[in-house]
Amino acid sequence: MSGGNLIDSCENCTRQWKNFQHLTKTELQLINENRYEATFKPGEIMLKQGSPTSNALFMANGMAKTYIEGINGKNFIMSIALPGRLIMGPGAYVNSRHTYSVAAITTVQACFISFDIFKQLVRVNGAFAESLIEDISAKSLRSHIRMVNLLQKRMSGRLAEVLLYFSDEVFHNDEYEMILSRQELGEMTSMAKECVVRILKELEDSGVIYSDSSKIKILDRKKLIQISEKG
Amino acid sequence: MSGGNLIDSCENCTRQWKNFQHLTKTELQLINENRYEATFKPGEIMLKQGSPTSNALFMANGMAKTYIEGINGKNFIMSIALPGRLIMGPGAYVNSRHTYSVAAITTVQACFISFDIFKQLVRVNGAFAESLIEDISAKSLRSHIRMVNLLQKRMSGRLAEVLLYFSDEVFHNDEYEMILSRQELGEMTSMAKECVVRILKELEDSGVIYSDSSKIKILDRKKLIQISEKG
DNA sequence: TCTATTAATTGATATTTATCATGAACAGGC
DNA sequence: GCCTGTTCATGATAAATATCAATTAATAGA
Repeated sequence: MSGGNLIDSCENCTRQWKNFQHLTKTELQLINENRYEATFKPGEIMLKQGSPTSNALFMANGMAKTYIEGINGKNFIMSIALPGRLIMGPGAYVNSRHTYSVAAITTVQACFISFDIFKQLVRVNGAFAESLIEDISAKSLRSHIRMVNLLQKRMSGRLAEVLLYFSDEVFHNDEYEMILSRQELGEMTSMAKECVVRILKELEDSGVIYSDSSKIKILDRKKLIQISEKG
Repeated sequence: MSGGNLIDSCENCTRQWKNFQHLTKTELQLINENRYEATFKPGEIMLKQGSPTSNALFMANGMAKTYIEGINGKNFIMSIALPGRLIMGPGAYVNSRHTYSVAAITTVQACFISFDIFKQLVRVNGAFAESLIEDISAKSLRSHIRMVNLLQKRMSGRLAEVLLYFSDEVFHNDEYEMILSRQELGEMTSMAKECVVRILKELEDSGVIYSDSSKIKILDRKKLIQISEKG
């Protein structure tokens, strides 16, 4: 993490959070004047679960994992944070503590914005407030779907679902770098790392995907969806 | 479900959603003039997953279960809806479809309020919007905690956690009617009904709780908490 | 009150998943 | 390039959980 602003302004930022479009010029300037840019190296923790929610975080570049630190040091990876997205857990409006941790996977460029200022804008700008509610709701809806996936499917279904998530939501491509380790894939699907290895192999043996330790290619999308849905 | 209003007005309602305190008298009147009261018998479905989110629902009396209808007709019970609470899933602000179903457990009295009107008030009243965000955030935080509980604990831990939930959040008492069937307890803890029976018996045999088919009494709270936390 | 239906319970067994142990492949530091 | 620590991979085994089958208990109607 290093200081100094590389991004010119929020107004001209190509990775601007889309909800900022509801702010007036003055309001956006207020944001811009109170932002702090930071660059994180792969592996570095960007937000720590339990720490005070003094700032909201906006992804400008790179990828990060958002994860809950659970019982006995076991993590649960919720999602991959991408450029243009707001990172703000529910704790911000409940107990002023970060609900989850965020760690950089690649090099990440991000902006911190004082939560007091953010909250103030929510209060005075109805359209902005509504768009925030939409953002929060979308995350919540995702997490509901995720919950059912994780609770009601067997391992192959859970893993298939995550492989499709990377293809559809993260890389928009049937072929992609697997940026998570087997261990981490396990933390995302609630299974042991050995089981991740075995099921990837099964999927490869049955011709549904190609997989080596760092790359995934979806060969038979229809079948992968079927495995994901069947459970 | 029957028509006719039994509750005098929102203003005087003892089960008023606490966030209504942020509305002006006029705004609250608008709500009051556009509400539709309904009484549900035990077992009746109050909201159906997938149906349009034309209304927000407020619990006035009784208890209901909120649950997601998952894969192969398997349900996942998320929580018990109580008097004074707003029932509005994330779908309301995402895809205009109810994210989950709600069914009455006891006789339930509830008010439907047009979502258009509700949304309008959120837009014009910043404090009300903020309080809604707080409400949504609290639900979301709960669901994050729940997720970790369900994913990282073994059966006894998950069941212990739910027994404590009923004691702490629903009945505020160490002794209570178990209003859910064994099947439903399973749907809440992600386990088979037979396993629910067995673990309840284990907990009873070790003197942690008293349990018969319709009643639960927590005898050794400390130990129950320990089981819940240990996983 | 009696009967039909549903829920609760129990034991036996099968399935799923995790853990342990071990070796191979790989990456970074010097 | 070589050492060293980490991740990946694989088989064997153990643990956790679900399913199946069969009874018993509870409950709602007729």
